[in-house]
Amino acid sequence: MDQVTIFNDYVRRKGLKNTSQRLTILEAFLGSKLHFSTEDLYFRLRKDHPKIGYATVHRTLKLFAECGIARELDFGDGQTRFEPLNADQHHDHLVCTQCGLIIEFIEPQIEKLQEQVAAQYNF
Amino acid sequence: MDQVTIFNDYVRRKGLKNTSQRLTILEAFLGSKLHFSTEDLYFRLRKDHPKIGYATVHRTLKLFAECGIARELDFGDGQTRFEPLNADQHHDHLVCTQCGLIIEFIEPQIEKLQEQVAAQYNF
DNA sequence: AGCTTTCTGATTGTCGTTTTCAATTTCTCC
DNA sequence: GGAGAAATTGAAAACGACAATCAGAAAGCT
Repeated sequence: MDQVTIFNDYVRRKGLKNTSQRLTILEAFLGSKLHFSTEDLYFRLRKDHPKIGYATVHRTLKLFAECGIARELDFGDGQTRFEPLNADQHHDHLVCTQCGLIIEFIEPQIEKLQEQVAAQYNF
Repeated sequence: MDQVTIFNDYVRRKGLKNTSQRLTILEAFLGSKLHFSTEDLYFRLRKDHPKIGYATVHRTLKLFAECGIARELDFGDGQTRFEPLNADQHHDHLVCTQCGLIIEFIEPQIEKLQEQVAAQYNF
């Protein structure tokens, strides 16, 4: 099931409405590089869709996170970032505290250890 | 070398000044439980030292982090927390996303893996 | 189409953090 | 012991990201 379908289902199930803005934002979102902030996406959208407001972008990204097609990321730089969430593998992030560079990596062992520790404390 | 000495050395080296407020805050800081916010410490100090301002507590905690006797923690709840940093073992945190409960744990394997991955990317 | 509900976008509010600035304190050097 | 330069303080204001508000617009059911 692709992300558009997931979103549409969610919208229907919750009694929300399908607006052109949401569609526009969804498209831009799916075509995004990873780790963008609300502001990033807002400014990118402004080029072709100058009428879409910041608040709408913000609310829509929250909506994406709610329905499971986006993940909210907090790298501690005071900005919440988002990334499209595919059903495929989970990955972690490595954030350079000097320059802010962000690297993705996949480390199943860390995954496993996290789960072990969590289980140990009944999380 | 204890934390007081580290702090004094840092102050001297940077040409900063030793004020009574900083000493007071340092004492309260060292006697602290883990994971407190600026606000927490500020209100605790207010009982015995009502003259010390929030800004001073904030600046002093930043100073502690700078000189290495404190660590800044970001659990993603919109508040920066601090903890005294001993020279002893490193530990990680497990934050319950439901209730906010924070658990500390030590997991040398995660440590090791983090370092491996970091090395791989020249961090 | 009509009507109810949700959505939009500009603006305002909120909250933790950071900066400002005049007054005060510290520290060095006579 | 001061005098003077430099750092510090504390109250208040500024800041920035996020969230809420609200009147007008749009969506979608019947």
